[in-house]
Amino acid sequence: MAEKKKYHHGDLAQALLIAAEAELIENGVERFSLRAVAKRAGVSHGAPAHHFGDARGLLTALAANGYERLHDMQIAYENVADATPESQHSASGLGYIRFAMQNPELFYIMFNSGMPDRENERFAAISLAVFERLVRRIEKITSKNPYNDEQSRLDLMTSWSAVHGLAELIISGRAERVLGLSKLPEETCDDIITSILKRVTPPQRN
Amino acid sequence: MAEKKKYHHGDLAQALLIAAEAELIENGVERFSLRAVAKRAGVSHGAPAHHFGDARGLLTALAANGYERLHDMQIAYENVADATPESQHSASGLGYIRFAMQNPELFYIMFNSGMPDRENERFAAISLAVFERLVRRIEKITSKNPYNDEQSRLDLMTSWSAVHGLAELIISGRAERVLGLSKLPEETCDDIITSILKRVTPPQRN
DNA sequence: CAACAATCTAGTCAATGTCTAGTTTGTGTG
DNA sequence: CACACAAACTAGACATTGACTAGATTGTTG
Repeated sequence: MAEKKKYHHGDLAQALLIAAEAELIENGVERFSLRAVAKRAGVSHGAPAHHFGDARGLLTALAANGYERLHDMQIAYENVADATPESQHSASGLGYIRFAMQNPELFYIMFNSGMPDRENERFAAISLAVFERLVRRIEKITSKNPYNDEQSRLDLMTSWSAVHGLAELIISGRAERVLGLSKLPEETCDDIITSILKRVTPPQRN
Repeated sequence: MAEKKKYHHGDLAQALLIAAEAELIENGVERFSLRAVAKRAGVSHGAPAHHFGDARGLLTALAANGYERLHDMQIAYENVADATPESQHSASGLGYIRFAMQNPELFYIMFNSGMPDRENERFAAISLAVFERLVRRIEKITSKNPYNDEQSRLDLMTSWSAVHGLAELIISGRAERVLGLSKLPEETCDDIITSILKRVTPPQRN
């Protein structure tokens, strides 16, 4: 932070991730450029290669970071919701959608680009964790294992599809004509989103 | 087709669209190159500009074509389904998802890329037509106008989100672990998808 | 048949991702 | 403490790309 002329940056990997996200937000994914990231971080255009290999490596790392923050966001929303499995589930979905709304570009590279390398260890681990969390929520509500029980499996897919789909429709702007969320206060938005999510929350069966 | 050396191609615009889709399928969106499209169509690298302006123009036209075929696919599935509003609605959703499964790259540029210019007249018209078709289906089932009635509006968003989200989860491969569609015969796939879609079909209210 | 516009070619340019060789710095080993 | 070695980073090069330009070819229309 203090010294700037050091040949070795100290924590260039982290600095590049921050620069990459800033570039992403400013220019969008389409105009994303590795060289611009390096320039923003104040290093030569070849520097990123040493830490991330190529552009894909950098974006995979960024996407993994995104998954971690998505995970955190879901937990944060769960923590302020009722303790019932249904409320926990819809709160988790709301966290998912809020993450998308607050980090549309990040959400974009995580899901809508062929970029992230799913073989990447860290990426695979954290994305699986997010998924397994959903599975366990469905399991709790339906009292069945989605991998074994046909109905529970369909419950899982219905919920997952709707949550992810709604996030996509909102951040792409396609939902705006119907919901007009951009003009509403945050709380009202959350209420609307939650009322949609409740429709795809499976009924408690035990 | 017969003559090849003509300076004027005759219908280069159409030929470029076909070449572009072939390139898209072979190389994916990430490695899509205008020059490769021109080369495949057998014209110079500057030729596409005259018909589509820039790369974005070509992809917008291709995406508009995609929307037309999506529209056709939905109608085709409706035509072989029961006449009840609910069956028509889930058939329409199945058509949507089948289109995505058969044209993942096209679906990708239509929805998951910032590419298509939504201001484009043809693109805006056909995408609106697809959307309005959905609105009318929901209107028929709920006997309410989704723009006026709160419940109907939520029905619309639930259904739309789930259909689009399921398409995304399937073609990105994320649903494979749960549904394993790739190993199942087409009919069984359709049954599974339909059983999910039925869960987000609003109840008839009249 | 003679403009004229549309269509297409070919050359150029800046920007980009990746590769390579070389420079600077940190670290451990004798 | 010196010295070798590896890690971190720079700088130059190269092929590829999208876009722009000037000019060549062709169809059309009055």
